[in-house]
Amino acid sequence: MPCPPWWHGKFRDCGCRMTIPRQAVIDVLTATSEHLSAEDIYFEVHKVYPAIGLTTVYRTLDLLAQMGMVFKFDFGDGRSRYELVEGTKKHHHHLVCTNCGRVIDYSDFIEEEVKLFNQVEKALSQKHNFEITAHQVQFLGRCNNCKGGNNR
Amino acid sequence: MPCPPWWHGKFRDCGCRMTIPRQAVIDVLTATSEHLSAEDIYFEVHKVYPAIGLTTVYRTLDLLAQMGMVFKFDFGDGRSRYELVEGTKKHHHHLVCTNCGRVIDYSDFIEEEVKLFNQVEKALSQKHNFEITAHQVQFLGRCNNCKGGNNR
DNA sequence: CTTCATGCAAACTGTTTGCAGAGAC
DNA sequence: GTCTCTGCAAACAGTTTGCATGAAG
Repeated sequence: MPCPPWWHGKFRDCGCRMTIPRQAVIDVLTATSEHLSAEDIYFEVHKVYPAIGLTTVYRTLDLLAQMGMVFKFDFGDGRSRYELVEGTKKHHHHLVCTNCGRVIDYSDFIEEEVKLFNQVEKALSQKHNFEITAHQVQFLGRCNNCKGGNNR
Repeated sequence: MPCPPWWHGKFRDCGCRMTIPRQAVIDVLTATSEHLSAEDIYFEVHKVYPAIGLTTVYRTLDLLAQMGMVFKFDFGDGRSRYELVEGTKKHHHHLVCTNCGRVIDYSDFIEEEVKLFNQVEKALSQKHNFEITAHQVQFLGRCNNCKGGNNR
């Protein structure tokens, strides 16, 4: 599944070129429903194009984030995670286990949450003269495996 | 302003000792309304107790986070920020400028947000058998200084 | 044929760890 | 006196940067 042609235009619009490495990264992001780290993505890309380096993956992810095409998350384990904005999964928020690092996506209540956020966004952007482009919500705690005592 | 005596008990309850370095870190966190990094805290602590090392600051912050006494945030600039849970500031969420890294606290709408989150927390913790201890909300975008074009 | 993108290696930076000595209780 | 905490130096891991080569348009 090659990445859709409209990406080509997206890149051109910001003076960037469409290249094999960039396509490869987009393909990997499109194909997954996980929260991949840069290294995860590098690993996948590497299977198909062994010549592509980790540095390029980082640069591509950075570019995509700048373009607003990917979200960059931090779940507290010391590495960033990336997720396509217009991915296959519907909009969701995260439950993060602070003990084992497991991340669960949830979409329940998303409508209520987003509805409230739209109001809040509008008010805050006026009050602080701030241009809001995204929000991040995560609940922290302990997953079913980690609830029973065993610390760290 | 020395740190309140009840901290002593908090530490004892988890088999930990109250020490000068720990007091110093708590004092700094208590005295500020900023989102300090480990290095910021080290710097402040160092003014009063030059012998205390950065390592100890990290270890203390980690301990306090484990104890649930401080929040640990990541605003995307590659360093963690720490904030007392029971600080002088009322509960708030964050607006983060993705261009310059500025962070604005807001408390407007907090009540509505928290009210909704309480419902969501209850439902999610049942559904996923997850023990939720905290939530993090941040709006991302561009602050008034960064809105006008000038990228990065 | 100009300009942007890439790969490699090396540098950086925030954070963690091992260990012997010091301190809390 | 025991057991935890501390400081130092060194290790670590993820990410970024400099630079010469290669590819896109």
